[in-house]
Amino acid sequence: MNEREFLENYDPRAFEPLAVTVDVVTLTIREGRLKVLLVERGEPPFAGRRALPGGFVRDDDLDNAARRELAEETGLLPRVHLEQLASFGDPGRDPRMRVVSVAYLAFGPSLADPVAGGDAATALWADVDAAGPLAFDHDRILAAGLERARSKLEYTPLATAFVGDEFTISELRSVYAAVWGEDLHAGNFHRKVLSVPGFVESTGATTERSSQRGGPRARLYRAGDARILHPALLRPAREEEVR
Amino acid sequence: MNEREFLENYDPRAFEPLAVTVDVVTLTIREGRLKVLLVERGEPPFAGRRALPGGFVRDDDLDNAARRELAEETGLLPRVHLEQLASFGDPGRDPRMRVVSVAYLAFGPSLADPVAGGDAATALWADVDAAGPLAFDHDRILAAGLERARSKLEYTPLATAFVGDEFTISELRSVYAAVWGEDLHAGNFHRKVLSVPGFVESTGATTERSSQRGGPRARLYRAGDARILHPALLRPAREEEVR
DNA sequence: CTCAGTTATTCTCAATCCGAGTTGTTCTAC
DNA sequence: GTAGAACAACTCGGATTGAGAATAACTGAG
Repeated sequence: MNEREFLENYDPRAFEPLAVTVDVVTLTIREGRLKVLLVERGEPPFAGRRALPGGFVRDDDLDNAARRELAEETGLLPRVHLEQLASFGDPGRDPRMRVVSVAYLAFGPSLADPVAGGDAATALWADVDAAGPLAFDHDRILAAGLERARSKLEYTPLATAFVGDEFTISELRSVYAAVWGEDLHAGNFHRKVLSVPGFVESTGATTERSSQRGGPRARLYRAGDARILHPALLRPAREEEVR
Repeated sequence: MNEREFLENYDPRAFEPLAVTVDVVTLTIREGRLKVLLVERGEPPFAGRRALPGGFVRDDDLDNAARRELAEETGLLPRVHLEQLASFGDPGRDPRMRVVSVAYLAFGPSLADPVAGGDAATALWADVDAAGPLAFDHDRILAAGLERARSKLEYTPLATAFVGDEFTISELRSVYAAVWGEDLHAGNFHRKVLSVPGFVESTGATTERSSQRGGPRARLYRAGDARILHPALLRPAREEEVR
């Protein structure tokens, strides 16, 4: 049997049916806190429960499926950075059938309120600390997304995806503070950001008004062309995470 | 319709058939060079072509499916470190049907020659530089696996998965040299490995005979309890990789 | 207007880390 | 024995880092 004959005789329905979904962990910063985009499911299974936006993969590739779900269920899309996170396929994670979910991670600057659509009854930004318990195994997926985001802040310019086109060093620092959950030394952060090649570049301009409670006008920067930060901006290692 | 009624009426065959496979990038070091485990496919599609070992996911979870494929097609298993790499699901990546592949990454110390089985006509260790062109989109998966491995050497004790239970600092250094493709300064590497908490711990013993061409007996170490290396063991940044 | 409070930015200083090279020692091959 | 090789330890100068402080620009209250 040659390749052509093999393909003509191949029966794609020979195996147990199995579905593939994409689920998206979308992170942004609002009110100085890290938020995740959730939907409240309108239909079974887990009707009424919060969940990550997601849905079944149809004809397009995985990246596009993730993009489509984000748009359909929440009305968001512009200027989000999207990357694959991991896949989850334990039998029994979906009561309907065997479902393998390819999770995606998305980041965006503070955006408009999401608009529900598709399967979602409502869509909302939830504090990452108070998100769960979520439907399916989405708590686990969210945890993986958070860890990935925290880690990628260290060695990539990902933080610039959380702010607008032009931003101050302080805004950038508040991204790190929100995602890592700890304050950073303002002076050292400033020195470090400017010393890493390609992280940010100056626009020459400054903010119009200074921030809420006084202080000089801050200089504005935009994202540079670096894809990785070298040397990295390491978060202080917590002893308990090392072992 | 409540949850129970919904599930009773749910038709798992309503969607286009779609398969999930696992493919495994297995890396080891032989003859001082980084090798990847490949099979020569015995059946269409891509009969006769080299490919990553893999196969369809059946009842078990993804991790176990990867473990099973590695065992079935190559006879390998003991003491391999296994972790999920990424998923690949472009339409058309498999001529038979829509297939989403969950790729895994495995590391092991230099092992016996693999034994073919299952779909594989033969199994072999190939130099990572001379592996392709592979079947399906496996070149791309292999590239992703290599980049992940190179990166994880920096901030995890992954290198210890490539050597035996007891090893010398030199053996560990040759792992880094093989995976990164560049030699490291022996003295600095030695200092660094011993200074990172939890990377290695001394056994007190030394090698019986010294290495091939002379030199004193080297002290033996085993893997420590650290899960991440802090400070990390950074490879020298190449300018072209930064932008 | 003045002052206290806040913020952006720069500077200082000591501790640490890192790359590169050197030294002393132990072993094998010849 | 001697040369060559490899392990282990040390040195030294430069770069990076954490912590704190100094300087300057701005806001809002009185």
